[in-house]
Amino acid sequence: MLQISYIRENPQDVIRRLAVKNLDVKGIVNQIVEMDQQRRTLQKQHDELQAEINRISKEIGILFKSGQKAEATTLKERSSELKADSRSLADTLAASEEELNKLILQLPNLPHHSVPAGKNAAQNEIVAGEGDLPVLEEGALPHWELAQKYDLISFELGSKVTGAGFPFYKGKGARLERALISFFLDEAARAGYEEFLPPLLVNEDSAFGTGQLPDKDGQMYAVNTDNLFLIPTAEVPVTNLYRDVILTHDRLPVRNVAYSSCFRREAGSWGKDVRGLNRLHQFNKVEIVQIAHPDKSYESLSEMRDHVASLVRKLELPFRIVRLCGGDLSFTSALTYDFEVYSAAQDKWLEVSSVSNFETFQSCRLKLRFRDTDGKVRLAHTLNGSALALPRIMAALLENNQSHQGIRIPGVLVPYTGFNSIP
RNA sequence: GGAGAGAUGGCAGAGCGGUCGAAUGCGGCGGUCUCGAAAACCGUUGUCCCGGGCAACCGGGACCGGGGGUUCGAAUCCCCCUCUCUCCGCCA
Repeated sequence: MLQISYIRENPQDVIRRLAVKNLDVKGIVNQIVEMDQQRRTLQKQHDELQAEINRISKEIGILFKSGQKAEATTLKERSSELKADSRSLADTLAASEEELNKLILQLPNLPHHSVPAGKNAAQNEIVAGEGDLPVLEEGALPHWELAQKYDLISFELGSKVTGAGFPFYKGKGARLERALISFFLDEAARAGYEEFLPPLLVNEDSAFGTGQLPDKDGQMYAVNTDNLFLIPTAEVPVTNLYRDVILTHDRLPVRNVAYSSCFRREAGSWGKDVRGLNRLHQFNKVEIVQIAHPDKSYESLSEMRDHVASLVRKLELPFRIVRLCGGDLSFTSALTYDFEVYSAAQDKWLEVSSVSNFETFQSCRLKLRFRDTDGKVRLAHTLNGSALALPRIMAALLENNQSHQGIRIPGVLVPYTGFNSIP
């Protein structure tokens, strides 16, 4: 969430920058500024009343000690009256705060200055690209057919046992999946990330902290009896490690990595382009998270971008990096780079990573702060990125490396798979 | 699942219902001493909100796991919840 102090002091900036996301927030911003003023007035009144009550209470204590019972009783009555006023004021204040909060939560993050205006993915900006597009032999197959032909993945068994979007990986398919996870984790460790293996279920506070709640609960699987949610990404448990934490400045940037299964209901997005591994309800992902000093967070973002690029490069997959335009940027992000990998048989660019700087948007909710060199406590910046999401990488690997001899495994993975091709 | 104990500042650990935001120790920071360091000694040391000030800071409010309640007044009393520990049972 945006900081109220920022909205209060820079309402025009908020309006202008959210226009890059095609949002007209003039009305809501004005309302927020007004309600904030009202809230502060109420708070002031309440504090003053409370101060008076505190003063009287102390006095009563002194009077009792010196045996002046009559005076004490008079003051007691006075205090009781004030207490009633104070309670009703406190109720109004709480209501006012709640309403204000609801409004603030409706505002998405402000896009970074470099974010291009635009309505949708068509206006995204391709900022880099690498690798030659493979030329496939005659009769090349899409990955879902390769998966069947080489008995690597069974979508049918997944449907039988669970439902659509929950595949079984089998034999060399399972081994390749595991190899990719290990490879990604090892690469992250080499780059200085500390590994975590997080819980796959989180509580409400955590889901709120990273922004899944209050609005996006429809995208998560919920375990209602225990009020827990299956994580849509390891970002949720890992970032929430630092909820309500004040870090010392010398710990920044924090670099964490976590592998986890991810669970997404994908409500409303089920349609075309979802064949095979393109879109799943459960999938594996290795996620990198950084917590950075506000002055250094864009250095962190570049570092993460370079890390992800190196992974795709080592896997010998052609890729491009896209800077999301305002309209395509997520609610919480200030700047996002998407990585797309070319999947040859489908002739499609598949999104395999999304690297974002959230600046203080998450940390404001999380109360994730650090003590700066001057001793001041301030909000840290949070960043995360997929490094990488497995299914589409698997799809591109299978499709791009197929030949009549079978499927070739990229060299970097061979130590992990124990085989260099799937014949 | 059953029985009991507990949750206090960065950590450890006190705290008769009334000058308690909280003793004390450790740690941290600043200083004295020293060529320097250690030791010793002195001082300082939480977060959030509101108001004032360019700022250092000053004044007020809130916070002793979370939420309610009793009371003029709650860290202290009562209720609910969460978590931790010990014992028993069950279990990968």
